[in-house]
Amino acid sequence: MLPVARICVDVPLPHLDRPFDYLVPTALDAAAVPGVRVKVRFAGQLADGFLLERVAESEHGGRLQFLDKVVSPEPVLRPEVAALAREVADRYAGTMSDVLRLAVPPRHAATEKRSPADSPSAPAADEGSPDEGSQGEGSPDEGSQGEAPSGEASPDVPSSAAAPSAGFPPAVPPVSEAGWRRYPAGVALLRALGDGRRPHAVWTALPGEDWPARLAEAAASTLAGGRGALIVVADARDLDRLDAAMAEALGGTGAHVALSAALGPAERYRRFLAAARGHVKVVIGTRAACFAPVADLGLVAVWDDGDDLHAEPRAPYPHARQVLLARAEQAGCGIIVGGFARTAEAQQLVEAGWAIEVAAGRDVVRRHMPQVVTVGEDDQMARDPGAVSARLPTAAWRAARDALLRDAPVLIQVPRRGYIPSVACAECHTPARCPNCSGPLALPSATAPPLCRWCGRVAAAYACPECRSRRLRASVVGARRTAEELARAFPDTPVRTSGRDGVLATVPGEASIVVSTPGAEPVAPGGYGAVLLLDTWALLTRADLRGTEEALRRWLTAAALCRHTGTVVVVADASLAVVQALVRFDPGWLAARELADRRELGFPPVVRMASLTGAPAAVADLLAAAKLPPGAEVLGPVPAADGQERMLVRTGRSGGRALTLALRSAAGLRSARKATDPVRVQVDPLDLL
DNA sequence: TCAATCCGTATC
DNA sequence: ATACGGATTGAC
Repeated sequence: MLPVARICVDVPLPHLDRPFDYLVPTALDAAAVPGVRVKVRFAGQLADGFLLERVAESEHGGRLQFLDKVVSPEPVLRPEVAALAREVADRYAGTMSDVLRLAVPPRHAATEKRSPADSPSAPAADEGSPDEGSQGEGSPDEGSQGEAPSGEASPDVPSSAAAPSAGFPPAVPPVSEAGWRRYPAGVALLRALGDGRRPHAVWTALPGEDWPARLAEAAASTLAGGRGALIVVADARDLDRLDAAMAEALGGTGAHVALSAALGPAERYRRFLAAARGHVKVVIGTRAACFAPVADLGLVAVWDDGDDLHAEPRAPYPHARQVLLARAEQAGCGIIVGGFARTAEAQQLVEAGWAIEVAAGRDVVRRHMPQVVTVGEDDQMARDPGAVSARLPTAAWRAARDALLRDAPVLIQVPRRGYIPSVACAECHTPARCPNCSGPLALPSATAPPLCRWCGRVAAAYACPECRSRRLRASVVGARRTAEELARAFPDTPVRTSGRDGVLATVPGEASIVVSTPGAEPVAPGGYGAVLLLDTWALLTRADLRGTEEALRRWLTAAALCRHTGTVVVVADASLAVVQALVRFDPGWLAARELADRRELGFPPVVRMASLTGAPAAVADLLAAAKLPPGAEVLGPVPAADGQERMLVRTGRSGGRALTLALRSAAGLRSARKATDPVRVQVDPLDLL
């Protein structure tokens, strides 16, 4: 074979983030194929690496070392995944080695031996569903930028011209299309997948939609057309549901595997190998599965892309949606970005013309949605004779009572405690933003003037842009007690809770009260008779750019579990756009507004932002070394935890790639001259906004 | 004159 | 990072 092997060496230094060439000794010639793990001598030391490719000759002027050893004959890093890792590293100002650590699970030699590569007898099925997901609180976000089909390849809104043509293929539809008929573009989407085309879809699921079944059908259709599929969800509970639906749609076990971080090393590697060896063509999993070795991809999909858990908390902090967008672009395959809600990033894909909207018409939505009623937060508290509670609005109490009388379960969503205190107008509740840079304001103490969390300026003269009021209030969660009181109001009804300590997957379909924190809502067979959304003020005043988007996402996720004959009660000001979006079940409308707002304020995904955190001197040093693209705007510093500080760099979307490359080479310069105090670089993070 | 040490540089 | 080389310094 070709005498030179190009190796991605596992070294943490940014300036060494490129392939190095080695000679292949005769003894290793057969085993040294692209994708295998190797050991090489690097700067005198033995280092791990991946073999990227074999080439005829090296560009390197000096003498080449020999490959030390092929660790395992198993090609665990396909060329297309290597290319994806390279792309993700560039997008997030990180190194390929960092990304590969996320992408390829650690080798488990015993597992590799137990099921030799040449005997595909090993059952590829996943017995036992992926278990408890103990992924921590997701914190960083991601962002994107967008551009209609353009020359420059930007993974945020990939630049290819695509789009499913709604043709009528000769092929007989191999899988049930019934579930997708409610969406005008749904059937065309399935057929495009079956026909080997590359549809780009932003899918807004109908209330009550059995989304795992729909995604399983999309995968089945892709598989029937001879291509593989990859579906990523946010947490273990969603993965369990999808796993069951896949088993049904693909005819039992054996056709797919589920990958999650919660699996042990042996099982995780076993399932990974099943995919790498091509024993299965369909992979489902949580965020790390974005890099799963699925050959001949026809479809990638992400469900509920607004969930924070899709953001990887380890460097370089990639977001599953962005990784899959890049992957779809590189593989030339279809993609579905789905959810009950819609993120600004997904909206951007639609508005750029890169993706088509797969959403039901308004009349169909109305037919399938529960009634949604709003109650002002200070409104009529229940004075009904039967109501023990003095804090529960009458309408909420009535909706719950009616559902229970019909022997249906009632879901009560209450926010979890622990939101960052943020500041809003005391009169009209408009979130307070910095007059200088539009960052969120904070109140350092009860008496101090508001301070911008981005640029650090004191906004002493702040007045609300909506109502001119100068009074501010920090949001306070009054939470949970409301739910307890409600439970007391219905003494004979069983009460269950689902949340941080103890997440319920399902509850029985009979009369009961289920108190849940957002994201932990159990599914009830037949749906809930009523869903109460309480203490919404806490959600709406998060010190977070995505505050309203996140609030709607959480409400819709809960409301989607309500039967269409039931009632959803939201305790919030009906004049707020986010509340209107819930009342109409119209996340696309809110996402469009949200995206327009961000465009105006200069937030991701319309611009690219990088956050640099570290010791003040180190951050300044990195910034000084970075050749920022023209027009880049530097904000800060603002104090961060542990005496560190944080600077933000904002640039237009066309400067995004230049920004990340500049930061990476600046980090390279620093590491080359032994500047050891670390600076954390995050691109489009969610947490600070 | 030689060795111990300090920088600077490259790592296939 | 870590290893090497060439210059620098200090002591015999």
